[in-house]
Amino acid sequence: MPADLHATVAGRLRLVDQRYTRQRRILVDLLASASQPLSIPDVLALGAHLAQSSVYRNLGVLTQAGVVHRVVTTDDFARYELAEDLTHHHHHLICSSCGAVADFTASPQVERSVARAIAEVASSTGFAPEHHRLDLIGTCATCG
Amino acid sequence: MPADLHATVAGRLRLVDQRYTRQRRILVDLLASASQPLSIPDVLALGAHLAQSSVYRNLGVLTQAGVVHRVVTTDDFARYELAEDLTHHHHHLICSSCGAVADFTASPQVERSVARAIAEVASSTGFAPEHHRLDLIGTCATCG
DNA sequence: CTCAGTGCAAAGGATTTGCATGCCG
DNA sequence: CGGCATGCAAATCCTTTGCACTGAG
Repeated sequence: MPADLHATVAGRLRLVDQRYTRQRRILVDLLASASQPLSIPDVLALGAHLAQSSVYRNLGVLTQAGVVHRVVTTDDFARYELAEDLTHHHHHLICSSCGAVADFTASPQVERSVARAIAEVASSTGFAPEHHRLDLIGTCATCG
Repeated sequence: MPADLHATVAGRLRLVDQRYTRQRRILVDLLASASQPLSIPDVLALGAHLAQSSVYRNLGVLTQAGVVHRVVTTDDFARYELAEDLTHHHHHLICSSCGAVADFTASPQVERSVARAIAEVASSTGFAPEHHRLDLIGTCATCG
């Protein structure tokens, strides 16, 4: 993670007229140090003594600011991770059994060919792509 | 859709000890004739006079039987489509504004290179992939 | 001082479940 | 006929919201 992560985050929050408060800083730190997207229960269990509603609210604010990305898996919990442009482009291994998520990166060839496909679709439909998700659904080592 | 769609579905239901009832048949027909994944409100609005809870239950049964696939988008509604092996492999354009989903197919090169990437990941981690999803998130023609 | 941020508790809403009835197999 | 599927209504549970309080600027 970049050393100026907090500065970048602060800047993006300013763009949407939001402050970079202590709790939001904590959330960013938590997500930055996590090796996988975190659910709200995860965040609460990490023991920073945060109110559940505030976590929801602040992750919402951070999402709107483009700092955080909401990841939907197969279970009932939404998960959150830092936006890719604050970390690096990656994809997810989603366990269909327990809903856990792990990160992985694809080879440059894959990314290139995906990028090409996206360009094709964009030009042939009225759809304006913002980003893509290439996720593998399967069984994780633990559940397998 | 194949002429023996219902026979295939019936077979898969039998495998999990479930009957192919009238309502389940209706649901399969609805999904087969839809050009996009349907949410429960969509299904109910299609006017087959089905009870909401039964639709949830039956789509759950069909999902477990591997007949139907649950698609998660950006809004609060889950959507359902026939499993890919009953139709054809495809991907989704998901509108981040309204949550609507449209289908698209990628070129063979893209699929090949994705398949290669999947094989790599599978061998280098303990993850057993079942399928993948390559979705584009963006703004649809209507919302744009 | 002011106003956004916070925490608590209550509300919201998609989804699930209990139970009595009806119908398929 | 028996048991699963169905429908209705009530319960669940993740998430959102109302409101009063606190703290930063």
